[in-house]
Amino acid sequence: MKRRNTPAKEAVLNLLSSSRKALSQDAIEKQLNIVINRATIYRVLNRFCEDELVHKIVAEDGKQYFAICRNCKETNEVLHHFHFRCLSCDSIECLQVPVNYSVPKGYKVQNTSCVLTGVCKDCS
Amino acid sequence: MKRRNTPAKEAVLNLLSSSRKALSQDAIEKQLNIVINRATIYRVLNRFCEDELVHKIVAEDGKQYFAICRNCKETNEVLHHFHFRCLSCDSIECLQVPVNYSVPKGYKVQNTSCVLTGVCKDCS
DNA sequence: TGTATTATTGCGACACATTCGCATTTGCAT
DNA sequence: ATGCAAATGCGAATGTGTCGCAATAATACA
Repeated sequence: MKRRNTPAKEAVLNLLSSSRKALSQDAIEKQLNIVINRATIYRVLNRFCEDELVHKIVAEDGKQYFAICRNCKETNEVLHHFHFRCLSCDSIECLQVPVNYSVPKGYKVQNTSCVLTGVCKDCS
Repeated sequence: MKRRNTPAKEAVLNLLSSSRKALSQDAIEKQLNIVINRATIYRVLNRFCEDELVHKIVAEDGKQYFAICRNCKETNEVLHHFHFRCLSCDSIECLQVPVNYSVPKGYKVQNTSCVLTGVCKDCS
């Protein structure tokens, strides 16, 4: 299953790279200047997630948001960082704030999903 | 809008009270020994959330899970606690582990949604 | 106890995000 | 230039959660 370069992949990756925020499929489709099918966008995004170019955040609204991985690979701490969801501008961004926790004996943590909700810097 | 006592409310609340884990509407419907309509279960749960008897957790699968509030009212810290989602037994439980974070200047946090994913005590 | 009020329920339909199957297109190695 | 497999578009399907509306039932009060 070798990956191929396509206009769709390039467009989505460029958009995510230039965005400071995590975007939903919906938002991506609207912001793209070329037309890409909805299902294709999801497939492209999911492939990016597999390749660890992008990570997925599921917010309290149950929707998936996608953000480019910036420091994810280098520092494992930043892979587990807080996300911030702004109720005012309805966006999600990655905070450079690591998630610290200690779990009771017997629990094995493989992943974290931490979203803080409130009003972001731009909106307050 | 005064609340009334009904068999549906009682059954759902009893089930959640006796469960150590957070349950989805689906799971609740299956575990109940009386038949309650899907929409009614959601309405009952949402009313419990309004009344702060129950809190809602949205997991990485985008689904809503509901757990009885045990210490939520007493200690505000425990209102913002970690949740643990077990991939093996597909359950969610509340950990007595507070969420600690510091956000950059300008951000106002109103709520937290933190789910750790992995393998729980019972399954490891 | 009987009655009126209105919260609650069941049902069907709807809204929405995400995925899937399948035929078609297209990138890439040869 | 050609063939293979990855990627796409389309439509349909899935699954979760909500809504409108008519019917039911819990509570207050005469």
